[in-house]
Amino acid sequence: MTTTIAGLARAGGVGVETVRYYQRRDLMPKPDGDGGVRRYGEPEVRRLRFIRAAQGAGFTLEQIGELLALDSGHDHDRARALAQARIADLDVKIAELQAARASLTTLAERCGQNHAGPCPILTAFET
Amino acid sequence: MTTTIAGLARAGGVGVETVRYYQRRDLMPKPDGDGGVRRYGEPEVRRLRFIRAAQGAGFTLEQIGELLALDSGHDHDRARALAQARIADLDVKIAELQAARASLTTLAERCGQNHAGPCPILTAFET
DNA sequence: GTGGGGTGCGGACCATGGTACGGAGTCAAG
DNA sequence: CTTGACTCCGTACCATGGTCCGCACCCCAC
Repeated sequence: MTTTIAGLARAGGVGVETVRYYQRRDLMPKPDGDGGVRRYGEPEVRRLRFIRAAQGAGFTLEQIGELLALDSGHDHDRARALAQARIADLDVKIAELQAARASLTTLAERCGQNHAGPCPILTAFET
Repeated sequence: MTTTIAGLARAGGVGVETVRYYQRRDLMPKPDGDGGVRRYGEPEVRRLRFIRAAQGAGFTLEQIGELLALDSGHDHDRARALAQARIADLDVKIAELQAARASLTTLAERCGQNHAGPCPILTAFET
């Protein structure tokens, strides 16, 4: 089953304009420029979904471009290095978010009790 | 101990231009406009640190502005609602990042074994 | 009292990741 | 074989969170 850019976009959960943006960024295959309307199939849908998933993993579009270029390539070392660098970043980010969550919980609790007086928002994040 | 904007910026771990940007956004107090050089003290340092911490918690500058407006105010309900909405967002985000981390771990492992052949990067994020 | 570095201020510019728009071409249904 | 929806393409614009620039002014040390 093939489809036009609108169906591809729908399958990937993005807008047509977003697909076209990825094409400009060379993340998705472009129309052939022969004056026709390009049709897309499963490989393109998987590619688009990969882009979204990788974005969710915190890769920038530029890094995703590198990953895609590596795909089907044999540079395992490079691919593993990219993945592990990203994992390290993610561990830092996850720890940050968990610390932030703890601060916010404190804030919410302080606001819950102490129902008179001001909410000490400014101090809620203090170490 | 008071300081000028440069010392304040240093204390907050940001650039002078960033402080000035926050002033424009009404997140930090502005110079009085009387043609003098403003001095800043502990309260401003705490405020600046709060902004950075709240940003780390994923608040936008606009939301932070609302939090700051709430500070010393008595609208506990609003403050708690903001905090809890953010906590819910954080839980989603943390779960996403952990899923992404798992995908990347899979990717790194697949690249580790299977030392011949291509790295199945495109499929690493498949559910 | 005069440098020269820091400050105040407005405005321009940047990167990222889109989103919108206008015009020409395509294509399928009626 | 026309109509109308969709595609292609370039370009412009948007929001966010800064960053840089230039000019005028201030103010502290010499």
